[in-house]
Amino acid sequence: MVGPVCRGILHLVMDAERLDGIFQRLTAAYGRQGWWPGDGDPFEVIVGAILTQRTAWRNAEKAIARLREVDGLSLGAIRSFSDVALAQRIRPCGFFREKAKTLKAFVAHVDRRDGGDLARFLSRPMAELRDELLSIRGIGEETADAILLYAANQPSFVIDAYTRRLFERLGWIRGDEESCDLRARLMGVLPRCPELFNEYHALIVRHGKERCRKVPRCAGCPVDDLCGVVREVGAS
DNA sequence: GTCCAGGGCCTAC
DNA sequence: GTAGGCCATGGA
Repeated sequence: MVGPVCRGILHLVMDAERLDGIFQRLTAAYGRQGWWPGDGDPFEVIVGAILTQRTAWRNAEKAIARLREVDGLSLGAIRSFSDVALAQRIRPCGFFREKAKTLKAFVAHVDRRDGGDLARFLSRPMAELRDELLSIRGIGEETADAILLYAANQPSFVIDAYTRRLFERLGWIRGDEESCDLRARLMGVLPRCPELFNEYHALIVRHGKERCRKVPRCAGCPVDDLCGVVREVGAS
């Protein structure tokens, strides 16, 4: 539940200028991240988005490499694996039984909706595609938004634990807001540009990994001097 | 041994 | 509606 005070802070401080300021600071500190899509194919991006759920990317990469070893990075390959064989293939990423089910469910959904034509499936308007993705068991808001942004190249801002933590440290949010509210606010303020959302989210993750694992603040980080300042303004 | 990583689902209350 | 439990490996 989002309280009136929190909504007020969100509305007060999360403007385009402040968001751009954070983006510039993170870019200056960490450089261009250049996440997906890059040269990756959309299905591989989708597999990565699912396998990295609550998992270090390093471990998701191991699971992807194990799939690649057996040409397992296609809808057809996922379709042909048994549930058990697929789960064993992706074991290094953890939660492997659940994630195997999710991969299977995704492929089954594309088969049912578009006869296995992934490009057609991903070409839907953003809101419609998001609803389609959220209807698949194992795909929640963060994974759906990551797929929209990094596989379908649509301007959907990804709200994850790092995003939440950064804005909480800045004092812009309380931390327990609904992801959809935070996403709506960001998307209402920022230019709807997939490249911007892609790089912004990548920078937030890089920042979160590099430093600032804890709320409320960490010394010497690129946005340290901004932390907590706005919360005091918003609360007064 | 403990903690955490680019979540999401289910159940009990 | 929401808090808590569960899924699980691997590295620091």
